[in-house]
Amino acid sequence: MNAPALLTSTEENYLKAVFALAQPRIGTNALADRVQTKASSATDMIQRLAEKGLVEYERYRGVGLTPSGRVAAAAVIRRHRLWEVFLAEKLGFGWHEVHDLAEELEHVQSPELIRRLDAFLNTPSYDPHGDPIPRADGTWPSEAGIRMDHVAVGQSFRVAGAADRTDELLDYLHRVGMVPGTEWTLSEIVPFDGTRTVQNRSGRTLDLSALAARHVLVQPQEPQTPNA
Amino acid sequence: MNAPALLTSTEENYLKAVFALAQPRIGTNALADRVQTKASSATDMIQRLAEKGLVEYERYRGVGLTPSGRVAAAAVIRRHRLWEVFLAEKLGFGWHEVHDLAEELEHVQSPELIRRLDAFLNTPSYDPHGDPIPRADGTWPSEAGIRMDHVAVGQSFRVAGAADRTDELLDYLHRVGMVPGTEWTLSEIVPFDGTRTVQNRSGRTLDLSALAARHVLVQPQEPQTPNA
DNA sequence: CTTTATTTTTAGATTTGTCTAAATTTGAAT
DNA sequence: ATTCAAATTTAGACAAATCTAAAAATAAAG
Repeated sequence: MNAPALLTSTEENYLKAVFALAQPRIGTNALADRVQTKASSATDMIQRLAEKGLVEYERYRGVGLTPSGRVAAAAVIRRHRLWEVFLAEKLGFGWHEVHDLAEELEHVQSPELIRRLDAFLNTPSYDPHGDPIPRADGTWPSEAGIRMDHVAVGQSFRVAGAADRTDELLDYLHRVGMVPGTEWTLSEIVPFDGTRTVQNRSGRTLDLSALAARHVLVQPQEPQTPNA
Repeated sequence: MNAPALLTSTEENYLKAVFALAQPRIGTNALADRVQTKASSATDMIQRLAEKGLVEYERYRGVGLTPSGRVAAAAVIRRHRLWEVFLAEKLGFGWHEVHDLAEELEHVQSPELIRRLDAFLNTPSYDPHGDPIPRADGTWPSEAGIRMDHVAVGQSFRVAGAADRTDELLDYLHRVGMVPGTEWTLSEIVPFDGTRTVQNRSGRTLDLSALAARHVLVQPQEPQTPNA
């Protein structure tokens, strides 16, 4: 559990890029593209990160993350996505505007800041784009659920959970009966405001605002009878 | 109105230091001390800033801000102090913990971010330390008022204003009659929770929480009869 | 008005991260 | 197997910000 030496912003950006692209390895050119630099610069940085034990690297063969590199990348992504939630939910930025700002804020180094920001935001599991936010211990929320506002009309789904644990949201979902395990079919998306109309098997109909739909995580079901 | 070229974090830190220490000029050693570096480094930086027209500099004679340097410094200080308010009021950091974090956050470059942060915080005029926050146009709130929680027992004062414009605060102050222009004498500070007991000339007594006292700006009056 | 001490500046080197241009390795095609 | 193109790495240089050590200017003391 040796505290990982502090990384520079640039090192963190390269780590994020390797994390995003390596399956399980990524070439120097593709990496350089991602971080907006030249292949020669990427080579230099890869070698630095390899010396620190964060990536495994074989000359001319590409680069991938080591276990400790994966932990470090998750920490950066956690910071990035928590700031995105803050920018969108508290400051009212649109979901398309938050990425670049979070890119800068994510490099502020303070575990306590992130701990408190997380609590202030009610420990969200997903960012405004619906991407999962790594937990403080480095584990990831299951990606099994997709946001309900990504479900297409006609599609059936089972409720998997909520994207955060605001009391207001959980109370509301409980009151209308949209709780984990229940199954629904999306019958309409109101064009004007994105309101979702859903029905359960016994015919009960329910309207859910676009805002609420964004915070409900669901698992899509087979369109027709699964086993017939 | 040429948009001032973007400054590096380091340049901004030097500017802040010159602003804080120059009256009207500051020596190289003192400046180097303030930004935790050596005199030779400070000399280099001073020359860069002089070329950009932000400081006026004469070799061996010290350095001071130009008008445009003062504007740039105010912008940095504005960002710094707004983040301090955020950290203290929204994330619950103690007033002594916020400075170092704000030191990092202040360098995130985005006028829109600061605009929205300012609105989110209800356009505060003073930071958690009671220092004035420069306005978006670069002007400064009057420093005439001090925070009421800095007034000593027995001292009389006239209410000058509120440190921010939250509706809740203004409503409350209006309801209890603690409005700008009224005069009071502080008769007690409850040791347990810092509650202030104040009285006006007609003998009316009022208790004000430490939190509220921190948001009221006052001008101390002469202890006894001003002209007798 | 010298001498000395302090302050400030210059000179040259270092680190991080970048670049261009040249050299090397890989792998694909004939 | 050889050739050729693409990908990758090295070599050398540069800008920002810093340092140490040496030189220069100022200020203070006798």
